[in-house]
Amino acid sequence: MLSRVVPDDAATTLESPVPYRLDAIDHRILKELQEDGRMTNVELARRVGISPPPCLRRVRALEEAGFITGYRALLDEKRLGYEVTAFAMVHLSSQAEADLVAFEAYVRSKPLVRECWMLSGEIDFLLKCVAPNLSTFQALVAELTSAPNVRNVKTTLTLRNSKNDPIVPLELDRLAV
Amino acid sequence: MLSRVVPDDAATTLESPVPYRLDAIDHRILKELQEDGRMTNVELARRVGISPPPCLRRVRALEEAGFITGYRALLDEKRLGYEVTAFAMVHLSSQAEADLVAFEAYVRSKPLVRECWMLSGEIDFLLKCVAPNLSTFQALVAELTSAPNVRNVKTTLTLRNSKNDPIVPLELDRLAV
DNA sequence: TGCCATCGGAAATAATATTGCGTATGGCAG
DNA sequence: CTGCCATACGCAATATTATTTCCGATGGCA
Repeated sequence: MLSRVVPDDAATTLESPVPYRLDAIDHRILKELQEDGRMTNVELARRVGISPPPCLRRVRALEEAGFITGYRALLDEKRLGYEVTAFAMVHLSSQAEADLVAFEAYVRSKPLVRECWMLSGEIDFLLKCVAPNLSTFQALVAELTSAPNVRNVKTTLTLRNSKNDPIVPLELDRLAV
Repeated sequence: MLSRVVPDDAATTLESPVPYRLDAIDHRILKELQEDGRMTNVELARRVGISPPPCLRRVRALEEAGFITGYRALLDEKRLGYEVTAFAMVHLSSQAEADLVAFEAYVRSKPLVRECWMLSGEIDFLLKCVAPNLSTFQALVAELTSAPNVRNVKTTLTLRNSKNDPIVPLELDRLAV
């Protein structure tokens, strides 16, 4: 069968200049699949108020158009032995594009670095990291610190998580900030 | 049919003290479902090397045991009109537990705040926010700044994203930091 | 008014999910 | 050493879903 991981084709890569108007049903589909990505098409169709065939066509179209980029099971990190979540703020010595790209590639090769954002202002990169324990996290930071072009790494441990769900607000946009 | 969103029952809430040993097949199941949460059970079974029925039983068990906390379709935020991703660092005036809890509740009510982490050290909270544009983000920051108990909010825009996938490393843990 | 593109739905078929049940395996007590 | 039991697998049957095909309704537009 076809994998449900949407291929990273030209359309998605080029930021999809393809015009595409989402109607209310599309929004509801996205909302439902965000909340339960494994919902059957029959159930999804029932919820959005159309029959399964057009519903499936819409889902496929949303995937192809790049609105849906994939489906993930969410795992409980702590349950899997990752007790530590921490942020690392990295300053580089050089911000030349080639050096930025090199650092990004380096970071992508580190499994414990879960997210990496290039920032405006003082800090160059903000990394969200996980680790089974503090000493592993320290080892990671040590590696980062000694990586090429890294001038300085500041870290902060997270004490607890108040909110964390990869859900994009839909339809509610205009209502509340 | 049964929803695939795993209920937040006692076991998960209490951090599941239930002993549970994951074998190699369980790890492979988690890995596959992390990469494609919508994979059919037949395909999953094929990949992990067992027949569909025991595979399904394992998946259900992993859900019940709290290893799998849900399934999500990942959406392309930019494609949906969220051009801005930014971090906000928040200092509170009081760190009394009741005040922390109140701030967490406040933050959970804000759809544009996608993540909220309580930190050790200087900053009290780190918030990851999205917004359709800068002025909306400014409005959010203004609200945050004037929220009860908030002393100070510093923000940083993200310029680009180098890595961002809610995937927990599995099995590779011992190999590389 | 008539053509055409778009989109939904019914029906048929192909795949999957799910259940029930029998069997193999390994730990363990007798 | 043997038999019991718990555990986990897989086959086979059934219930649900996914997917395709095709037809009809709707609305823009020449």
